[in-house]
Amino acid sequence: MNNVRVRFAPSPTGDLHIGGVRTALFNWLYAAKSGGKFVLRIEDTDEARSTDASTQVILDAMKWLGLNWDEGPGAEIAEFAPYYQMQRNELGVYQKYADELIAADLAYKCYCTPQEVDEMRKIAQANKLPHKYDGRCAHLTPQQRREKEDGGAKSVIRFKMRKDGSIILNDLIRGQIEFFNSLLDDFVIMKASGVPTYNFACVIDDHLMKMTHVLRGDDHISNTPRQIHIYNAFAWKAPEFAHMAMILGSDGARLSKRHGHTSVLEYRSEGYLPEALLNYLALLGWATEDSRQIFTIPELKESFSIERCGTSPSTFDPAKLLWLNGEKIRSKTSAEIYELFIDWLKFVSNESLIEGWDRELLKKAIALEHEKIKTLKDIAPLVDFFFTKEVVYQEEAVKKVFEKSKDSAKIVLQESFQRLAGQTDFSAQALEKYARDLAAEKGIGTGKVFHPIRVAVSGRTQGPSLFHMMEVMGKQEVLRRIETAVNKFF
RNA sequence: GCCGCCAUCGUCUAGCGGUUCAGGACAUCGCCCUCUCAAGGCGGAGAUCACGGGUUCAAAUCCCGUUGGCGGCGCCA
Repeated sequence: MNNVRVRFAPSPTGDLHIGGVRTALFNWLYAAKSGGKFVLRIEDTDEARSTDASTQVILDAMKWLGLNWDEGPGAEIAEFAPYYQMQRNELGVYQKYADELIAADLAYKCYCTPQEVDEMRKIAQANKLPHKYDGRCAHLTPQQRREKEDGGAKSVIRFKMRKDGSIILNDLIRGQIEFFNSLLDDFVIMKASGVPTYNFACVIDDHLMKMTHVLRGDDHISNTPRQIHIYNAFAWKAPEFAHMAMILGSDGARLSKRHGHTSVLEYRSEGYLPEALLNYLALLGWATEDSRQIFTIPELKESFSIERCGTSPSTFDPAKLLWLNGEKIRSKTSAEIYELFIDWLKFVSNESLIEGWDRELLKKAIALEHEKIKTLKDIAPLVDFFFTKEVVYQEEAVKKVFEKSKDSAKIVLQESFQRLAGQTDFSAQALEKYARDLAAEKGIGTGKVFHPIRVAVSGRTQGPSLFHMMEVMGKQEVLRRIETAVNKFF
C-alpha cells in the first residue's frame, strides 16, 4: 500500500514562489509520511515564458530548502525520464495520445485562428454570456477538412466534450464537488505549435508517471473536471485530488509581488532559514489538533496529513515568519549560526563585508548576540563594532550617557583606564566585580558605571552583556577604546 | 456574465451537536527578571463564531438563503 507517488510540477516562468513552495512542501511531506515517492517534473510547455534560467533557479531553491526529490531532473532514479515536458514532447509522447483520441472520435482538429476564437470570446462577453468555444470545427466534413489542410491552415487539437451529465470530484480536502459538463467547452489539448497544453500534458504525465495523488492549489479546481474527462477518455484511473486553499496577501488578494517578497530567493537573501520558511508555510493551511506552532522538519514529516488541511484561504504574515526564523536560529548552536552566516554571505556575494574580521572573535561575538538574531542579515550590524578600528560613537549614545552625567562618566572612564590596565583577570565575572566595586567606592549607581563603559567600548547603548563583551574583546582593545573615548569626549 | 471555492480574535488556527460565557500561537499592551537590547516568565485587551432563517431538548459545529472575499472561464500554467 506504500505506493504513494506525488509530484511537484512547476513551470519555469519565474522564481520559485512562496505559494509554489507550499505546494511542493505539502506533496513532499505527504510522500515522506506515507513512505511514497516525491517526483519533480518541469512543465515548460509555455514556449513564450519558460526559461532555462528559471528552471535552474527552481532547482536550486528546492535544493536549498531541502525538498529533495526521488525522481526528476538530476535524480538517480529516472524510470519515467525525461522529466521535462518539452523533452517528452520531442519524443512524441503527447502527440501519440492526442492522435489516439482523434482516432476514437474523442478529439478533433480545429482550424479556427486565435483571432477568430478571440473574436468569439469578445462577442460572448459583450452579450454577457459565458465564453466558450462553440465547437464549430467538430462538425467539419472530411471534404472541408481536406480543403483546410490543403490550404495550409494551422490547426490545434480540441477535446470533444460531452454535453450531458456531470463530473463529481471527490476532493480529499473539500469533499464532493459537482461540475456540469454542459458548462465546459471543447478545450485545446495540442497547440498549433505541436506542444500540449497544460491540462493535457499534466494528465498524460501524471498517468504515465503513475501518480496516485495530486495535491495542488485550489486555483486548479476548475481544471480538474477537464482533466478527469481526459482520464475517462483513455479509460485511465484518475489519481486522488486534493486542493488546498490559497495563500493571500494582507489585502485579501492572492499573494503577489506587490505584497512584498514572494520569491524564495528573496527570503534566502533576507537571511531566512529553510526550516523556518518550511515550518511557517506548513502552518498556512494545515494545523494539528493542539495548534502546535513549532516543528522540526522530521516532526513535520511525521505529523502531516491531508485530512488536516484547511479549506479557507490564509493570509501570509511576515511578522510570524520572522518570529519563527528567530526561534529556529535560537534552537541552533552559535557555531552553526556562524557557518550559516558564512554561507549566506557567499550567497548574497557580500563576503567582503567581513573582510579582515577575526573569525574566532566573530564566532564569540555571534554567541554573545545569538538570542537577538532574527535573520542572518541581522548579524553584521549586531557585531560589527567588535571589528572596527575606529569606534563609531552614536550621537544619541554620547548625548545620553556621556554628556548627561559628564562628571561621573569622566571619573569612571579615567579610573577604569588606569585600573583595568592592572587587571590580570579579565573574565566577565572579574570585570563585573570590578565595576560594582568601583560604583560602591565612588558612591554612584551601577548604571552610572556600566553605561559609560559600554558606550566607550562599543559606541552604543545597546549590545551584548557588558562584561562578556569586554572579556571577548580583550584587555588591550578595551583599554584602547576607553582611552580613545576619554580623549575624544572629556 | 457564468461556474466553483471559502467565511471563528488584526493574522495563523483549535473546535468536527452538549464537557467552550470558544483554546493556542504571532502581533500588540502591561508587569517581572535585568548592566542596555533581546530572550524568558506572568498577565491584559482582543471573536455578538459574516448575516438571516431553519433542524434539534441543545449549533461555532448540520441544512437553506443572503452578503462578502477569492479563484477559474487562454493555442498560460
